[in-house]
Amino acid sequence: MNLKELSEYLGLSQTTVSRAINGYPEVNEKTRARVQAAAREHNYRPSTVAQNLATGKANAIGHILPLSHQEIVNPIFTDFIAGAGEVYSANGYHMVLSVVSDREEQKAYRDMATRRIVDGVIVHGPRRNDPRIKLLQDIGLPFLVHGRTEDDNPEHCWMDVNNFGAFKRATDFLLDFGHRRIALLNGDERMGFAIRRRDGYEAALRAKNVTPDPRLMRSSDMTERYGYIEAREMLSQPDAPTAFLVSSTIVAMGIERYLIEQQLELGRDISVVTYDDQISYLHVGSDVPRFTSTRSSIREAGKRCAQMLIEMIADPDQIGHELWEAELTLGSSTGPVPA
Amino acid sequence: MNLKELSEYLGLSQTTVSRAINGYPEVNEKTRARVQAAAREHNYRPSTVAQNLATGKANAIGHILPLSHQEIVNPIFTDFIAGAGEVYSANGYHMVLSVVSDREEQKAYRDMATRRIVDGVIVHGPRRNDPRIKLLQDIGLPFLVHGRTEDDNPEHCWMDVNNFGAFKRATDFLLDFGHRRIALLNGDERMGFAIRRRDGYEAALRAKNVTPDPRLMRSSDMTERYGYIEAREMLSQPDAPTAFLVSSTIVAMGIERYLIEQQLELGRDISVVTYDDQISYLHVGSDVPRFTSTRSSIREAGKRCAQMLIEMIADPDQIGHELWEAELTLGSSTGPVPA
DNA sequence: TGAAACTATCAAAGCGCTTTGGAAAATCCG
DNA sequence: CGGATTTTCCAAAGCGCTTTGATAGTTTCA
Repeated sequence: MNLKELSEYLGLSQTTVSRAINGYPEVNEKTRARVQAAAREHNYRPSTVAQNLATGKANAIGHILPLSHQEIVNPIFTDFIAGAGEVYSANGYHMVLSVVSDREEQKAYRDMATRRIVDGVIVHGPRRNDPRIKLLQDIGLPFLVHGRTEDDNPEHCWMDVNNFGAFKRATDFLLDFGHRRIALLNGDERMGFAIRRRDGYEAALRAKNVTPDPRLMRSSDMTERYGYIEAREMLSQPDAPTAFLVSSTIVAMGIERYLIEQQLELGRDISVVTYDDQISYLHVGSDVPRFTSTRSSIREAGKRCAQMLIEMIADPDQIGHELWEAELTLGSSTGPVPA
Repeated sequence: MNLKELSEYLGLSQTTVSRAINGYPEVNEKTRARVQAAAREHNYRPSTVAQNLATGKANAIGHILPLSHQEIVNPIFTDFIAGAGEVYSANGYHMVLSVVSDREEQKAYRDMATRRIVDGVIVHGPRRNDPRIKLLQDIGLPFLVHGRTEDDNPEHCWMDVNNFGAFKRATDFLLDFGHRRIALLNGDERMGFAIRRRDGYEAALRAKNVTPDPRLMRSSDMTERYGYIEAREMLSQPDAPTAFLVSSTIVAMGIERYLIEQQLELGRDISVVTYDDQISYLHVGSDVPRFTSTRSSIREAGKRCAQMLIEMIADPDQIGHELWEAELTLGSSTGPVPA
């Protein structure tokens, strides 16, 4: 059943039926009721494709997931998507996801723009000097960046967590406990967020006159194995760290595995503070959190980003910026430096 | 730049330009070359929306992710999506993802169909008596089910892993090592795959005259904590299991954590066989696998499902079925039952 | 050489909506 | 009561493509 058929059935023009359905005022409430009843009865739903063509709006937001052949899919992505997707559904948008090899990423953005299949995109995981931003500005596709590049306060729409502050705070916390040899297992430092985290860590150390030691700093993809291996390596060296500051729960789990194996007690022999994205499937159940962490929900971030982008599309002048603070949550993984 | 402008610029009709671009034979190769050059030069790309309307094809596949408020997002989903997405991109399709609360799931499918925004959908994680299948058949939207319901060989298009066989084989493997008290930490047994896994496990036991013991069988969402807690509980009881058969690597990691904590050695004191979906971010690096497992790549499954559905859309008579065998991979987590 | 068979191109209809610019019909008001 | 408003509805144009049916222009071949 399409508009034409429905309007013929009702003995009305397509105009009136369309307006009745879309809530325009210039239609008699009685007719509107009649139209709506008939629409429901015949299970009529306007073709989005036709609407898109007529209005020039796609009612869709794009996300691009670049992937080199066997690269890992960041689990953060899933939770972010879940949050954003909820908001899209609630606002009549849908999400278009494009998975492309990383060298075709730019092409993917260009495609989304020229083919008009989305009204805007969300840019994930901005890197240093990220070319995507200029590209999107050039082609004039509305976008929101989740995270930031080197620029602390860019012009375009963005939403970020205060990674600098979170890591500074976490480092301070460990310093207050007397720790001086604090290792940093950071994420991939080509990414904006990781750079800021390191800056926060170093700033806290310097403020207490502790010189950052490159031997205690690592940068890598965040996997369980990474945590295990670096813990093993760092802890077998002279002048080993007494605490670890790590970028994700999954890495902290790797450290923990090594500690248990060595019969070292987490929170007494070695302290660990992690950054917790509150990825849903790592946290089911609700006992005392194992790890002390700075945390911020990635799913909530997804929701907020979606909301902001939708608002910006509705009113292009409204380019929002939002910086969220992560909260410090005490777990049992931290304690004073052993005597 | 749109078709009309481009054709005016070239002094050709829209028909000819359209045909030249879409590779129809009834156009002079010389003109075609000229058209293609001009298209490239002006960065012309047909509007998919207009194409969709004209052809009635959406060139998109839908995925629906149902989510109750704080429910976990299955990490498997991410990898599946990544695989499928690759295939879509390669075939000129894009993916439409709809995240909805689980009670709105049916509505979401209906919407996708009536609004014509996708040419087909992939149904994830079918449950016992899953109503989605009938719904999709009724509304006539092409679909492929990843997994199966109770029916072993349904009419519609599906792709599944031989979960029965995989768990039977894994159980046999443990039985051959002399284990008789084998615990099963299964996934949520409302799901088709989990039911089959349990059937495989029980079949293997019965074939060796071992009576399945309900006290050794659990069903739950697959989390690290689940593994840890069940290991702790089962191993502190009299007549404890000597081996665990578990539904996912993340659960096995939980068991391992408990074992290390108790100074029990994995593969000597307690054996563990897991089912490994080869989720990318749990497996970076390439040393000897920690866990003995039956494995099958969820990402490859995503690719294959996408391929099959695309083929079916092109030729609706071709409704494929495919059952993959999981391979048994030896790790260091299994050994003979301790004397 | 002229009819038959291609080739290369085009005009126009159609896909299912929205929206503009009226135009009747109903209502208001001095 | 009659002109000015307001309300309610409609015809038709348009969104940017594809595709059908037709038409010149070229070849082919008996």
